[in-house]
Amino acid sequence: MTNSIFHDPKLIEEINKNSRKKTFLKDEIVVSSGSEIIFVPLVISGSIRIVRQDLDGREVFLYHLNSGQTCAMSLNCCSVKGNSMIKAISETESEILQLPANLIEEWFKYPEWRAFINNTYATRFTELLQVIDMIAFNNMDKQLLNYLSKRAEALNSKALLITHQQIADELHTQREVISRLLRTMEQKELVKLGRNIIELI
Amino acid sequence: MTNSIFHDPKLIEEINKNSRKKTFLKDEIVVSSGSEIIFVPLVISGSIRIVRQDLDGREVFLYHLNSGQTCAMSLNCCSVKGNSMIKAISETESEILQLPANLIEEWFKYPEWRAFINNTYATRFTELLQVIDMIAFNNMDKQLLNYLSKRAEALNSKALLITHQQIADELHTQREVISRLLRTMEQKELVKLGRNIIELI
DNA sequence: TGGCTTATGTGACAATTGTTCCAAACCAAC
DNA sequence: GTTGGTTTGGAACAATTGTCACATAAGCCA
Repeated sequence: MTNSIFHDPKLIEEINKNSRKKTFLKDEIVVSSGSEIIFVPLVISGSIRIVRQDLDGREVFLYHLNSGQTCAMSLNCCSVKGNSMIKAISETESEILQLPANLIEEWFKYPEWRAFINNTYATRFTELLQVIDMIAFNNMDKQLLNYLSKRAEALNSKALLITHQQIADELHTQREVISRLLRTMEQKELVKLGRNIIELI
Repeated sequence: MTNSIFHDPKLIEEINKNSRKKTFLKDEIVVSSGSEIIFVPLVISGSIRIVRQDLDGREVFLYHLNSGQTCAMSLNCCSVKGNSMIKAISETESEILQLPANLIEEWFKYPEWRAFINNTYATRFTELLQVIDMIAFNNMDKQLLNYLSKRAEALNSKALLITHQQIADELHTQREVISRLLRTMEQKELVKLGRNIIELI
């Protein structure tokens, strides 16, 4: 499994020896905001949704972590010895390799690991900038469409089982606003609505 | 100069040998958005303002780079071999060490350099999250106050020589909005206004 | 001084989003 | 079927921000 991500046999052995695999169900919380980081999650299969959550519980959707990717926030927390600044939810049933936080730095002796971490930071940095673009430059309708598309992509399905309230929470707005916009989108035939379901067209 | 940031004599020597120091005047552009990254800036003295700028020229203020710090975006661009996604402006007169982009990876053999880069990513990641919090959770009045405070801090002066239009650009809003909010802030005795000047109280 | 440019003030109105409240529809358990 | 909880629809209004048009003021320079 890890040998599809890494190739150095020593690194692979170290990872396999020191980490354990865990399966998360759909919608299960992988990391909750504010919790202490004791492991860094490496996604083997499935998809993890990453959401910023502040101390008051206000949320903003950030991005998804897919197979072969790891969480830059967790790495971040490891070096600052801090707590998680984000919430991670299993979007689909997912297999995750839990890497012990204290070994992350040690493994820097492997060039492949360094490159991987570096690449993780670079990718997520770009994603965060795109989030900033999205919320700074676009109205809620575009943000909503982006959110639905990203989640549909992660699920690999155009049908989202979700309530308007859940969307409103993760986009940090009101349920009525989401309902209004979805109605308009339905009139434009961008989506088909049902109770607990939104189908992208 | 670099030996206040780094301690490994070999690393210091390599940096000094391969980089060159350049002085930027106040308000001079250090890196313009979209330009090819050929060096990574390391701030020796002064302060650099980092602003996101998209293809349409729309801007969002991100944060400042102070003495001893480097630009995570540039590092990012080096590994992705891409162009700059941000604009960097000298907030005060600043001395900058220009590190050749191609050596960044090579220097990873020095643990101190790895730690520095890692720490850079961690710090900027946190800053970007704070930017997201700021624009997602706060109205323009709080954003404006935050912007003025940050710039005053970087300048080490409570008097900002700046027009309403410039603020509006970097906060991605309209001049009239900034004028309105500043007037209200003046009534609340948070600022004192003049032509081309805003004094924080 | 007078004329020009730039910066700011002001009002009116539109668009978007936030907020409140209640009705209607749907679903599940009894 | 009835009851009760959850989800969604819809109206009305407030608050914030966007947009336009134009007035006023301040500084620069011939």
